Amino acid sequence: APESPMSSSESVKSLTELVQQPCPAIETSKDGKSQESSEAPASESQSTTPLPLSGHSALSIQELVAMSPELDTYGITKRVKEVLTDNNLGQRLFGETILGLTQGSVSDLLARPKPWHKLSLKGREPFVRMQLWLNDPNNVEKLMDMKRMEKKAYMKRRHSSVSDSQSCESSSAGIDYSQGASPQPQHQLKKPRVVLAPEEKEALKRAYQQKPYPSPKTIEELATQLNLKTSTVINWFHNYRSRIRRELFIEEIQAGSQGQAGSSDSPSARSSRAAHGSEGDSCDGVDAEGPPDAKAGGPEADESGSAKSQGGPAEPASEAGEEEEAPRGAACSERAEPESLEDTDDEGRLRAPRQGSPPAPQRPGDALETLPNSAAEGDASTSAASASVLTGESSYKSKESSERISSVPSTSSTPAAGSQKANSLQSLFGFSEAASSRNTRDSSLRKKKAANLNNIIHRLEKAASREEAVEWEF
DNA sequence: TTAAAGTCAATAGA
DNA sequence: TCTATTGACTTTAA
Repeated sequence: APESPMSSSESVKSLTELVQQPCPAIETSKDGKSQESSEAPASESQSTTPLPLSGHSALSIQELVAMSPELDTYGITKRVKEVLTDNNLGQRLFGETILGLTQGSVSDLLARPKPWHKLSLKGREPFVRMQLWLNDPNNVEKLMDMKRMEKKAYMKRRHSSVSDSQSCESSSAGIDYSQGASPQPQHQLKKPRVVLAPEEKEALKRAYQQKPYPSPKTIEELATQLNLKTSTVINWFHNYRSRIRRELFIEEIQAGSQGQAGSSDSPSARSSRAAHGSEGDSCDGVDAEGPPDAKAGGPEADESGSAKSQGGPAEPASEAGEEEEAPRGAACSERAEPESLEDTDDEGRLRAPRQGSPPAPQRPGDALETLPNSAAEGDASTSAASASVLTGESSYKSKESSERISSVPSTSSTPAAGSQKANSLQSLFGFSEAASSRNTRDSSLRKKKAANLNNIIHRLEKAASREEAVEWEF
């Protein structure tokens, strides 16, 4: 551990200690999301004190993050999962006390960690916290203590019914969970969560395969046909894109590690695989670098030709009209039902929005877009464009995400720039770099892709390096 | 403005 | 009760 003298190491040291404390506060945030926002902007200077810890000099976690050397996110999450599992510690507890995140976020993070170089400063924070936590020899004990305290508090509360909660909270942990009984003004303020029916998801996925970045018009049509709010469709695309992207990261990692040593392990492996079942192919549609016309070499299957655009309707040049592909000669226009759809959907639904379908909870805003259109005009433009979108089965499989490419470099290459600091920090983070060496191997996989996407690779690499530079500039 | 990144929080499942 | 999933929202970046 002792290697780089440097003054920085000292400050770092103190920081480590800080982190080792069960940092109380993180949790209190529940009511004041402000907390986060306050730290975020901080950017550089020592400004904020993210963690209310005991008033200290110390650097903020952001600073630590900024100085942190490249971390093996996959390895870190793997270890964290092991520790938590082995000690029977839950994600909620861990997330709230150590990371300052909710259970769902922790679950997601642990299951699908993104490679370090793809993370923003903010996104790296949890990993730095995890690493620091892993380095803390008493980490488990501390969490256990928290757990005990929580339990105690809970019991107490239960017995004392109305007791003034605050007293307990303030004590150490600051975690308030259990206050479920809180009075919350809740009335009807909350809008019910939208739950998309399986058929709706299928339709959206198909649409995604046709066009990962649908035009507003297409979105509008989809929304109309599925009887969803436009915003829901938009959100769905945003979420789906980013989630697909993450799946790819995982695959990439897995592929790499596997090829390399057969260290199958990976718990997440199954998960990603599983996910694939349904959307596997859909992934192809991703393309990192998105917005920019994703011209990626050939993927996209050219939207030029084919376009059996139905005769009609318009569909300005924009895009809606041309997607589909081609395979089957059948004019897929609706019904055709390419293979995949077989049972899943009933096209009928599309045309006639499921009104009373069970699953969907009443969405408040329905009123607005439900155009009665379906028939006449609906048919014309709408169905034309979206019909194909909804029914079609895309086929461009070659599409590759460039992400993987960029993810590869993860290995070494620590920017020369902050290297000094980085060095001194290595001890702090206890580097687990061994792991990082793996990835380089997905060669075969990469090769194929590289062949098709050379240009993209270049662009991405460039971008990647640029990114790092910026970060380290700090 | 748009897309991406990061999260929250509801809820489905085990 | 715990974890996984996912629609929505917020922040950040281009």
